[in-house]
Amino acid sequence: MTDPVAILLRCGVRPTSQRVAIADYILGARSHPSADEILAHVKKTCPAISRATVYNTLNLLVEKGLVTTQILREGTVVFDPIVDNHHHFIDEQSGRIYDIPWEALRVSGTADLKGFDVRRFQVVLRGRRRR
Amino acid sequence: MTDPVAILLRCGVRPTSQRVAIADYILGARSHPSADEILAHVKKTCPAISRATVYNTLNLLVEKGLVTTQILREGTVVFDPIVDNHHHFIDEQSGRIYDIPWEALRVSGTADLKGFDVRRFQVVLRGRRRR
DNA sequence: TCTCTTTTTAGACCGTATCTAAATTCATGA
DNA sequence: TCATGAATTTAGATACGGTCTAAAAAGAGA
Ligand SMILES: [Mn+2]
Ligand SMILES: [Mn+2]
Ligand SMILES: [Zn+2]
Ligand SMILES: [Zn+2]
Repeated sequence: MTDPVAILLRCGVRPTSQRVAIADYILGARSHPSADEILAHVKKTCPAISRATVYNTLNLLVEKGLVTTQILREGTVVFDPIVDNHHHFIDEQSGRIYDIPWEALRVSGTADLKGFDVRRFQVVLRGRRRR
Repeated sequence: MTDPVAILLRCGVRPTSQRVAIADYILGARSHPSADEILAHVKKTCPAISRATVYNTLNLLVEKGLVTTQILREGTVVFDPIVDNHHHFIDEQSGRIYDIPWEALRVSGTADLKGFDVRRFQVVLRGRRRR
């Protein structure tokens, strides 16, 4: 089920045209966009939309567990439709953020840290994307 | 050699009173402070110091390789006197950031990622600090 | 259709970070 | 010692991300 209207309804969120436009974009996005990037994109199909609605809706989608926020860029949060554990690679040249599947890396030792109750973790990698 | 004046001189940076106060604080800090937290602290001994000087000096220290910036908190960069590879644990309750030694964890698979030239990485862990 | 609730909106507001231009400090050498 | 110019500091302006407010608009239910 990938229809944004159905997804919103299933979460008990009224599928207004603004929310549908935002959900339609972010739920399929692979680019880890910021709120302002989402606003710019959604304005193409919904020109009167306001910044407040974009922030309100994104925060609502986070609350409903449909997207996550990630702290990977300086100065702004980015939104991620992948809610399950995964890692991130940041291209230092372009700033683009790529998803790395959870199974692609193995991390050991997190359970042995004395004094730290680790609930979740991710590896943040930086370098250069090879074409 | 842990004298901030000597450290600044060795890097070719004129050790003004403002810079010494900032370097003295951040080079020994274990708390991953933001620029404004550093400003607040340094104002105690250097009350006339300006925000611009704190930012200028911190950026200079980063340029000289004496401290690093880390993107771990929403809305602000934090500064870290540990310039070598290490990991970070974030207490979700308090927001405090703890250093995890590089040797405490083992990460495998980073060299096998097709299409990604990994130059460096760190594990970002979240959970609850056990006293 | 009427009414009440939910949603959207513009713009104010706040925090972080940078920039600008003037003032100050400092090194240097006459 | 003093004059000069370069480096540094400063207050305040500017820019941008994000939240809040209060009023307008839209929608659901009677
Ligand atoms: Mn803005
Ligand atoms: Mn900002
Ligand atoms: Zn992701
Ligand atoms: Zn650290």
